[in-house]
Amino acid sequence: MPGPVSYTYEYPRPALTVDCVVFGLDDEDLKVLLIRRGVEPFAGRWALPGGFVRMEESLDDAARRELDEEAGIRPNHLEQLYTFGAPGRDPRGRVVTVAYFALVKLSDHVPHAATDARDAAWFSVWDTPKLAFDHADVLGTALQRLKGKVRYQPIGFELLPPKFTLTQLQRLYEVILERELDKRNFRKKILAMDLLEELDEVEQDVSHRAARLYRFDHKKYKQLEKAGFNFEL
Amino acid sequence: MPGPVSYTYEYPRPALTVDCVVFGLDDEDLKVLLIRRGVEPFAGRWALPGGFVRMEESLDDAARRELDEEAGIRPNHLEQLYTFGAPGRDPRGRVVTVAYFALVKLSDHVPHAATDARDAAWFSVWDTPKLAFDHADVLGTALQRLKGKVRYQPIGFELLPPKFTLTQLQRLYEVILERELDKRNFRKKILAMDLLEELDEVEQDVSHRAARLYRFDHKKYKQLEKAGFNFEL
DNA sequence: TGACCCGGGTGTGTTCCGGACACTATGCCG
DNA sequence: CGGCATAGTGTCCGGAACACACCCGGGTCA
Repeated sequence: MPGPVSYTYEYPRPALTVDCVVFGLDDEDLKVLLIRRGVEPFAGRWALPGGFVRMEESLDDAARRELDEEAGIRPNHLEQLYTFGAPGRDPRGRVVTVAYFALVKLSDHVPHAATDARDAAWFSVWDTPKLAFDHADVLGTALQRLKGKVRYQPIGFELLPPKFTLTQLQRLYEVILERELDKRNFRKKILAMDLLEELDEVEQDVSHRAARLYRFDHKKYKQLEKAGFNFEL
Repeated sequence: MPGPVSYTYEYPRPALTVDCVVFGLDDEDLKVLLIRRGVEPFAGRWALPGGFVRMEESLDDAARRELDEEAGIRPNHLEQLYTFGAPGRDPRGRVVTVAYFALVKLSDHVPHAATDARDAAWFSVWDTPKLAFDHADVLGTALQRLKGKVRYQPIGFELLPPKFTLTQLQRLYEVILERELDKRNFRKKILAMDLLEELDEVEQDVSHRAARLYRFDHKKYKQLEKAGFNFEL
């Protein structure tokens, strides 16, 4: 909490921020968390959660702190995405932002809004309002990354509840990859990896035959990974 | 060239730099460009080329400018790698660096050294001296990225002379991926993509049967890429 | 209460692709 | 003119991808 002090340097420095693209999965739709800006510039516009990096914290810590402060979110999966630094991307002057990308289980964050003064909401990634700054670019980059990464690393599970059906899992991949997958082959492949624990439970409250529930076995994955195993599709 | 002026801000700001990992391919070995530091901290140590970002230039421009200034290099392929910002990574204070990764044809930069006052040299990536700052981490990250990327995008060609033999190309992949490939399968695959132009020339000055030369067809690749084609292995 | 509707879950045949594998061709050199 | 070093080439096999067809289980509703 610096008071009316100031900081002086021999050469000019850009301001440094972090911005987070947080994805969640609502049945059938991929969502992104946006926050409505309360102050200029772009007051009233929707934007990615983010803010200034403090001098004593790492970039990852800054991203986690901002997410917690602005939306009460503590994601399991958080990774650096890309750094955006075009002069002119912020009307206040030179601001460079390190973008992060996070995956959360929507079920954990349903009553999300208004964790602090601002309002926050989930939007379909295919249908967002006009975003502040260059945040549309950031979102596009994040989508690309997600699409590329989901096939080679088991990060999709971070978007699902702990117990899920194979159909839910398949839909997740179909939504992210934007193409349909063959049910038979999808099941064969994913089960062959032996990373899913088959539970003695079925889904509830459905008006048709209930599907079996599975759980992702993180421990087993860590083991296999060390042994040189590569997750794929 | 600011004179004795100074710049004052209400909140403290990290300094922002770029650092570049430049790869080149010497017959049989993957090389990285290093520069010997002339000033503290780490005076005398080898480090990645880089420097401070200016207020009016983009991050990419900063990377290109530093490469040109410090080593006279203008790479064809340059992409952002990762941003390193751990507090304490620079003994002078908080310095955040945006790392870039570049590929050049070594043949274009053989008489590299001493383009300005400092000395620059190519080192085998498997056998570098102790590096300044956290540059060993940066190099490691760059190697991982190169390894991952070379299989899905035809960037390897940036490391070879314009005309090359299939054996050279195969060696390139073997060096980067750190494993041997089958000659027949490799040729079958790469030729099946129809991205190589077969020339009516053979290599010169070899004491055995001369191999045919090929050229990578950038135009054709752009076309196929738009049509949804995916380069792989 | 039983027919039907809706997705869940499995089997099978065909095709396609990637990996394993070894010999002949060519040109320089001594 | 024989040896050597690298260039260049085709086939076979097994597993994965794909397409199609079928039964299952439970809820709904007439």
